[in-house]
Amino acid sequence: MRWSQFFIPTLREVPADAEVVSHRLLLRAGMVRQLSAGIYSYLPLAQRVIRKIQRILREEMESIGGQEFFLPALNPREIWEETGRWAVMGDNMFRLKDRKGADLCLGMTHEEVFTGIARHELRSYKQLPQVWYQIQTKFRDEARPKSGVLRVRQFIMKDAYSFDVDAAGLDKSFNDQRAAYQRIFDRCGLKYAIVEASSGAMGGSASNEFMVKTDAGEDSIATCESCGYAANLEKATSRLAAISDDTMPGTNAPEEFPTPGVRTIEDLTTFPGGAAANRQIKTLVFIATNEAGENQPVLALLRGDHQLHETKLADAVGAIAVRAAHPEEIRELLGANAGSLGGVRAKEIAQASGRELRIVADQALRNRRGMTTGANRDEHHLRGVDVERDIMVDSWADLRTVASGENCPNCEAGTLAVFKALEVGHIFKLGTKYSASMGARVLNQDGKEVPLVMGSFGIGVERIMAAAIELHHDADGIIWPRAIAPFDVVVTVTNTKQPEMVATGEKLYHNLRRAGLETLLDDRDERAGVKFKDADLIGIPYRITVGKKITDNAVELFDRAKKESIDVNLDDIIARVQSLALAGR
RNA sequence: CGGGGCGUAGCACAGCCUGGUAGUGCGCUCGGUUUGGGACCGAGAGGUCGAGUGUUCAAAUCACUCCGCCCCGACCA
Repeated sequence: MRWSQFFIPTLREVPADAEVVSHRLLLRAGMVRQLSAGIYSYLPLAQRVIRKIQRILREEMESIGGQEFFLPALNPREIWEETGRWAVMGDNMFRLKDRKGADLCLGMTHEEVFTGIARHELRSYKQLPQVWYQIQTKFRDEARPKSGVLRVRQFIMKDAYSFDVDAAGLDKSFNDQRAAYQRIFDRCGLKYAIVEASSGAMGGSASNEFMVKTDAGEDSIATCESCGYAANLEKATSRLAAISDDTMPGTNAPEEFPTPGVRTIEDLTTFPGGAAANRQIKTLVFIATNEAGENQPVLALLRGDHQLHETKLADAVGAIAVRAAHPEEIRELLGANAGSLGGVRAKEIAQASGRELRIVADQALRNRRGMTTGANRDEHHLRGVDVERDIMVDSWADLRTVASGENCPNCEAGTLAVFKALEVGHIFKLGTKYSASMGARVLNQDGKEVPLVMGSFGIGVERIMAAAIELHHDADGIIWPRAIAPFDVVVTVTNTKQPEMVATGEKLYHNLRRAGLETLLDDRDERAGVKFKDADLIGIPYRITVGKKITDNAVELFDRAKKESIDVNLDDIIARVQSLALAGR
């Protein structure tokens, strides 16, 4: 490619509303332009990177027997009704009507369509396993698109689905994918952690996320240096030092006492006759929505100094979603305002107003006694509460958010560190959720009809591109990992008014291409400084500078990552670059 | 969906409070000088001031409505 003819609209100035590094650099490097909130156009330079990523995805999918499909992005309502997700997906799904008034949607993921094919065509365990994948545009009507291409409403995803006859088969398919994912992200130059994650609305038994540590990410993960434990904060646990209640006086029943002006855990720690935060029970009211769309109030109890994790609560009560109850709902349910709520007699109070209240308590409250909590009467609290004696707990669960510095749940020595991270891939053991609801069954070896056991495996293509930038950049611009760089090498002719330099540049350009290298020739009539700045910005791994040294039969080879330049004889330069570039592929 | 902010030339912004000629820098075009880390001089082109309604002799400027975009939160396989 000749730069003079290639469309790379670089920007000197930083566009005002680009916050994260990858967004700024994608714009400045002339790779993307925004069309609308969360909708981006990919310009030629970005498209070259995307194609490189897709090629790696295809190679690794094929290597584990994956077969590429191309399914419709436009889906009829009916197939989503079958799995119940027409309702579950809610406002996140783009919906439209055709001229006849029939409902359609734009696919957010493709379990339904793939399973729809499988149920018609797969009849016997002998046809299994099948590993099907595609690289497709997905649509999600995000409430808040943000961070450039990291959180968008239209994006490219590699999604794969496995079909097995039993759980053992799924385990193998899952492990194959996991290994392939590791190779994919390694090849793309990403450092990542594989973490345990919640399966959420996808359903299924197990899931791993592939997380790139970066502040641009929206997830938080906890990791342990000493044993390698890693989990999404929505799953992470930690070991806590036990708190002894032996010094607390025994009681026969909780004792109510007035607490005027006390609204928070913090208030009560300083209130005369109050209690330390870890001797209080935090009481939160949530509304849980199940798959059928029914709402139920849930009381979540935690130690006063602990933070609730909402996803954990949702998982604990089997809900699709939970939300904090509104102040009016809380009053109606318990007859008191937030700040004076407690688990003691809460079920009876709710029942009196005809509500069924579910109480979930965090494991850290097990066996605790001498605790203080709200009395369900404004400005009154209870002390001497014995959790298991006084509160009708329906279920115990891990509800709390772990914090940096807590002890690793997996090893003796380690402590946890919490990081922001970007999800670039997610693999699920779906099980039979979709095959059962859609009637995708095969005959097993015993001649018995069983639902297909499925896995689902996704990778965000643009997120790989953006994550690579987040991880590999400096003040001058992008530093592409070699395997996904838009070009292997750029040849910079410093002065296009010098015929010898131009001729040398042209010759190098042709020879590099003949050697199989993707080469960009900067033949623009610009000053050398402009060309250097642009080359640094777009991040091509190697730059060959054709300048005055050609009189000594030499050019400069500049390594973008190391920022080092060496003189190389013209006779050696092709072989030199070739070995460098090929090593990176 | 709640809170906040911003829409003026391709980009970044000033002008708005206090109504009266639409401006600056970068980029772009032409000419000249320059030519190894985003050159300099000169001459130009480029704007329904987000849209609509209203107030006024007069609206980029004041008021109202709508739209769009960004940030925080909620939400998010």
